[in-house]
Amino acid sequence: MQNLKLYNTLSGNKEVFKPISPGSVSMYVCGPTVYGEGHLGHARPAITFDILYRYLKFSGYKVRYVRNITDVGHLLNDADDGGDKIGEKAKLLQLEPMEVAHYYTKKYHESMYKLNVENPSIEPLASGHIIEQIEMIKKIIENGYGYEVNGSVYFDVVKYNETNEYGSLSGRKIEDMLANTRDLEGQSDKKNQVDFALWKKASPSHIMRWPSPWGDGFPGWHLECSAMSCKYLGEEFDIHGGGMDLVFPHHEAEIAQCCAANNNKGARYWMHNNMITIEGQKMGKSLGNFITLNEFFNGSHNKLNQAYHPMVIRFFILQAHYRSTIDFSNEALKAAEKGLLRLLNAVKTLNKIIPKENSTIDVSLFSMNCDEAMNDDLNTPVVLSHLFDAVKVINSCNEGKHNLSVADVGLLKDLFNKYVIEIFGLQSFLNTNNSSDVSALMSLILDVRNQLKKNKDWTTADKIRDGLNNINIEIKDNKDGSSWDYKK
RNA sequence: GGUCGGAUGGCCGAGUGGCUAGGCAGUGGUCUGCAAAACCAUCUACACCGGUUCGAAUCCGGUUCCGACCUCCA
Repeated sequence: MQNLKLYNTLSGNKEVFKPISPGSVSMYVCGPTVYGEGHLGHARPAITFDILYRYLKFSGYKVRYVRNITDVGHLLNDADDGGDKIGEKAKLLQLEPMEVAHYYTKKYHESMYKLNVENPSIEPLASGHIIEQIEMIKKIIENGYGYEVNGSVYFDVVKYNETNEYGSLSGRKIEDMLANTRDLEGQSDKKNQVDFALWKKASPSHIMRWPSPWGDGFPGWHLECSAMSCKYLGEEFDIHGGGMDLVFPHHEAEIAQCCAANNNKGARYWMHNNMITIEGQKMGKSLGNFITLNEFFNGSHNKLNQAYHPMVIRFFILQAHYRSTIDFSNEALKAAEKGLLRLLNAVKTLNKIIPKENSTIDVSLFSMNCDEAMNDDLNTPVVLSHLFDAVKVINSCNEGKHNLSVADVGLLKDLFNKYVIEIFGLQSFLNTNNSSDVSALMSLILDVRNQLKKNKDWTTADKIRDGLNNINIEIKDNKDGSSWDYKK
């Protein structure tokens, strides 16, 4: 575990991971803004950092994992029109903003549960930390990096940059950003185009609002993460994660806020997962080309040929390295489904293998290879490739082409338990024939059918097989008899 | 326009200066009354042009194309 290397956006390199306090890890990941259905893009960071969370825990670390819910409406755009996402949606549906936020939070949780994403240790709501955010703004103002204009408070990026490096995370230079002026939309109160809001005055029509020393308003777009990470993980913590699209300005602003308030950068390791693309373009809420998770689960989107089990989505995401884009297609998803079935079937097969005196094949390297890949910046696709190599071994043993000793069967069981179940969280979704009534019934049916087969009554035997097939039960005729299982 | 990243076989996706991940599909087998499933084996590759090197898909330079961020976004 000392060998775990993680890519740090801050340095642009893979770095050996060393937690601030040995044995425990503090980790913050940007969660969703709950104003719409969760989509595939939400699944990616959730699963990526779920893998990291599980891996760290499996490696013996005590992990405090904080993943926020953004239930405070951020502004739709930079113009001072007071519109926010949750508020707009609430108006549209004639609901309280909190009804909207709560509804989508619930939906998000349901999807995460289906994807077997573990709950974080703390899942703070932005709306529940308005006080902390106000306190942080006060500190920033006290330290001279915030200024108030007309009931709004802005972060003075230019001043901050005099003593700090604004842009160190995203590799931007403030001069370029200042030179790159965009059209001023309406009258802005900001001193400089690069400044960002810490507190926004609420226009009369703005429904999500809280009192503050600067009047009624709502916190700025980047503040909640700084305030909540600081509250639960301290001024300095180990890992901060999120999607790559958040690097700028969101995370850049977070760093600036933390430095301005606490003189501390916050996280040591910044990790960013890449985007999911659809037909080569980013899948995103704002682009309107997203497929919701529920649409995947029930196959209802017109781009989908079929429904995909949540575990297939999970596996699909793990098949690519988290820093690569991953392109959605039915073909790729279908391939993932098949691959996952192969992997999970091998887990089943492994339990049926009868150990022999000696092994005729070397299985000692699998575990080390998987660990190595995992330690190399969570290279899950390579881990999977090693697991599939092991699948080959398992299957050939099952076919009697190789033998495995008791100890080696144990090694493989440990390996699959560790990676497939514990760390990758790939639950078997193969239906198990565990109902004793059904089992008894089925063994009777198979018995009768075998008799028919002996009598060469193929018509009736096939009728039984086809009939069962229609109710999702599959008969498999092997040389040593027949077995059955629910279809996938 | 600025900043950054990418271009791998039919598809998806790893990777590395020499020993050609893996999955899916295809092909050939095994099994079977037939079928399905399953299993085994196996073919296609590194955008283009130069350079460095004994050797480059991997390093360097250039070209083309694509994407991301620069406005909320996972």
